[in-house]
Amino acid sequence: MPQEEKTIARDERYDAQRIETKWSARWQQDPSLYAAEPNSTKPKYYVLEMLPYPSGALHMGHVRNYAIGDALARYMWMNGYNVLHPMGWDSFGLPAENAAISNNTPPREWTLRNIANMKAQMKRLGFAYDWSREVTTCLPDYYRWNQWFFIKLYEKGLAYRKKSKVNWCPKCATVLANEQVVGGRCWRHEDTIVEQRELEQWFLRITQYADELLRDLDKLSGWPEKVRTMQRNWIGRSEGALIEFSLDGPAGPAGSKIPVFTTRVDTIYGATSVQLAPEHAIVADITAKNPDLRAKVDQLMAEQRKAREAGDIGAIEKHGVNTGRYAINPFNGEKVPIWVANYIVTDYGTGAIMSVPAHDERDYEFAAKYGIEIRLVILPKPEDPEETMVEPPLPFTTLDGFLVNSGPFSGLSCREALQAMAAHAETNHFGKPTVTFRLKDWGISRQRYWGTPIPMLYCEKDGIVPVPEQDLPVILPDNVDITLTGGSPLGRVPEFVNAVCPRCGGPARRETDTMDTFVDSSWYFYRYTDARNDTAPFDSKTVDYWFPIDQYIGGVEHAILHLIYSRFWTKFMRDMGLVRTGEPTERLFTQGMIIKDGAKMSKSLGNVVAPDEMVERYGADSARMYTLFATSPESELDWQDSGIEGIQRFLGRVYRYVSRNAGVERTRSATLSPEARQIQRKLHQTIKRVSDDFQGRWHFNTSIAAIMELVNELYAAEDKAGSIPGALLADVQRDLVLLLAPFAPYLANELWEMLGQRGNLLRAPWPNYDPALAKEDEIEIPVQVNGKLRGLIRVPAEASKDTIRDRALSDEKVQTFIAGKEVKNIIIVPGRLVNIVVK
RNA sequence: GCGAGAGUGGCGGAAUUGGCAGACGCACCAGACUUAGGAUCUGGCGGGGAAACCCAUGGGGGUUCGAGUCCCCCCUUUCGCACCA
Repeated sequence: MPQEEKTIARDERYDAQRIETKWSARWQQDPSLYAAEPNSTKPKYYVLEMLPYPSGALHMGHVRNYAIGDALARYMWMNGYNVLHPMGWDSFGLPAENAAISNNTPPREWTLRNIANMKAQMKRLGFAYDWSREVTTCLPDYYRWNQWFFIKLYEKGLAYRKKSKVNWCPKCATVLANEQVVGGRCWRHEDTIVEQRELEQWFLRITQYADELLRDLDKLSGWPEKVRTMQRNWIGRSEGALIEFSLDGPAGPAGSKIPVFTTRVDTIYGATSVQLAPEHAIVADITAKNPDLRAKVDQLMAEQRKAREAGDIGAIEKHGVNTGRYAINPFNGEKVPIWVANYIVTDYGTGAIMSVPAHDERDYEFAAKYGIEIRLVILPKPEDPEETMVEPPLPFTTLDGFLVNSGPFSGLSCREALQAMAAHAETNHFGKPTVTFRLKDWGISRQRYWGTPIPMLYCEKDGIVPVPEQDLPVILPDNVDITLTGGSPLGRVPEFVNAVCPRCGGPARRETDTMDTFVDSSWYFYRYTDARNDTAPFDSKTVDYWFPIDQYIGGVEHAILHLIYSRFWTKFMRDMGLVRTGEPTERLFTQGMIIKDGAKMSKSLGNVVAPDEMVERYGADSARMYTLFATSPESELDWQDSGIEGIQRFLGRVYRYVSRNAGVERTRSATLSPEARQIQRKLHQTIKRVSDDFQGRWHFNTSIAAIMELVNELYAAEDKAGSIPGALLADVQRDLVLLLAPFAPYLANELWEMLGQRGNLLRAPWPNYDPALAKEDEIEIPVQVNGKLRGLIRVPAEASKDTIRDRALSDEKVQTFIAGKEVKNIIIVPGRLVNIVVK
């Protein structure tokens, strides 16, 4: 009956589109399917993926990120947890304004349209999000709490306004935070050199938490070491002393004090010059009446700028100019020359150093070049009048040494001297012990339109006045003329700018800068716990239940930016009494990038893989599963279209196997045939491997490989039909579907239904494995002679060492290799191998 | 320059504690089924060799009965930091 055969064949075809559109429609109808339970007695689990910027469409990196989180969320649901798995939109930011300029679409419209599109994509991909908690940062019900927090920060003295040199990206036409400058360039525009501008800006005092941000990194054992190291370096704490040298001769407006920061105050008797950054205020004074010197300093700055543009800041040769002026070392009253040097950075320490050529590599290099005196003040051993001093090779930079030629401090060890000399400076009022950080306060003012308005007013009479809480939110107006020149667009909206001072009732001017979008993402994951609250950013009790985040997943590119800001925000909220924990995230996972043809996917290279296209061609299950199968989640993924085809083939095999055997009766049989026993064993081994991967290292590529092995064995056993009792077959099919559920939810649900199972697959219990059933009855053990494989023996799994030895020695093949030789030793690793050592 | 990671077939990658290197998948080859196949199923697939075997985890050395895995040196590469005083 060929006709009938053909019909069966068609039914057995795996039609991803049919299955996925069917289930997608069903899931839309039940929004509670993935909702976290409000009053649950189950243990909680908060799994979070970094929220996307709504750029227009998802890219494969998103799919990978969310596929990891979704698999975990589904696994935790199946293990009986109350899972919170939310999603939202980091929807303020520049691209919306650029789109407004280039296609005349209002930022709001452009952004909301993108969100609708990307949300539909996420739903089509089958990600299990609790959409009732969706957070959209560009809407007033969210950003009003940014404003509320800002005022709290202001009240606590943690938000302040100051005029300073700031980073300016000409392409963004706005200021950038230090964290947004990467190698002297804009984080969004790799080809754009960041300029320095003098502007008055709002800053958040993140440095107040510098010590704690650093210290608590040690507690974050669930974070990748790499990220912790990056944050440590970024915070850059160093202990040392601040010492005031004084300017010899006439002083200008900058005064006569030159404070220097040093970590090696013990070497100060070896200071033979003071080096200033070209931008140092004293330099301006000294060069004011000296055009020649001014020109040379300007040239230094020009060189620095050029080097920065070339991208090799650290590699440029050291240059300097002798100013002809002198500074006085407060320890010994000595006059040392003042130089201006290109290797002194303005914004670290005080922008000035004492130069000790004998004991610092950079100072040595500089002094050698310009013939500045090199004076030895540290020796490897204490000075001994009986012995002639042996000079160490210079520069001698170790801290394991002893002072010489250092006045009353000679003879002390370096470590003793550090303490003593800093204390000495303090008692004599020319210095003190100091801790310096590389971390600077977070400049959050942006001269852009599409962001949270900073809720501040400027009154001629009362000065800076925060907007009263009951007047929040300060609504971002629509219909604003957006241009990249002429400063903050909001400044051109009189209805927005002109306000009334809440203190005196007189006229006031509204702040027209908006907040950095990293403010939005600094606390959004708290909002998810209580997303519709309109009287507070969130309810603290609810946060207490859900926090900390059990697992946070995202790209490593946020290792500094978002992940340090949000830690700061959490600490601030804790000090406000809003939250209990000082760290938001227990465990952090940073997934690898996706590349294709050896390069990062980019439009200019034309190697972009669009998720929509993959879903259309292969189905969402295949697209998602491929991102998990190609490599381990933390590794870089090399995209290959043929790889996703392989996954589609595999899902087709699963589909055919289950649909072909869906109706089998649950016949029991007292004893299993060896073939059936083997299938049962493989099943339990597979459950173990997949479960272990979820609980341990998250190598889903090996989990999926294990499931593939199981399916391969099922196919191989099909030829021997009838040997597997129906009850076992039914168990195997059910567990196979359960194992697949976190990775290919559409197919899993379809098969779940096909098997006649009722209820939500997400709440079906994850299968258990029985170690006894996973065990082999009889195992094959390799027999080595002198470390080389010479034979294989079959022994019972529980065989004793004696049995194994006897078997190995009597093996025919092995005997040919040991014949006539003296057996020196036999190493037996039960269950693993035998190694016979012969002479 | 400093710090961290990586280097395994034609390709993506397995090998959790040192114990049969190359699981799983792709590509390729052969066969089966078919009017047909870009569907499906079965088999093969690191290199050399007829075979027994030999060689092989970037290169060189070492420890060990036994090393992809541990130690030392070198090479390549990715990422981070880049004069931080």
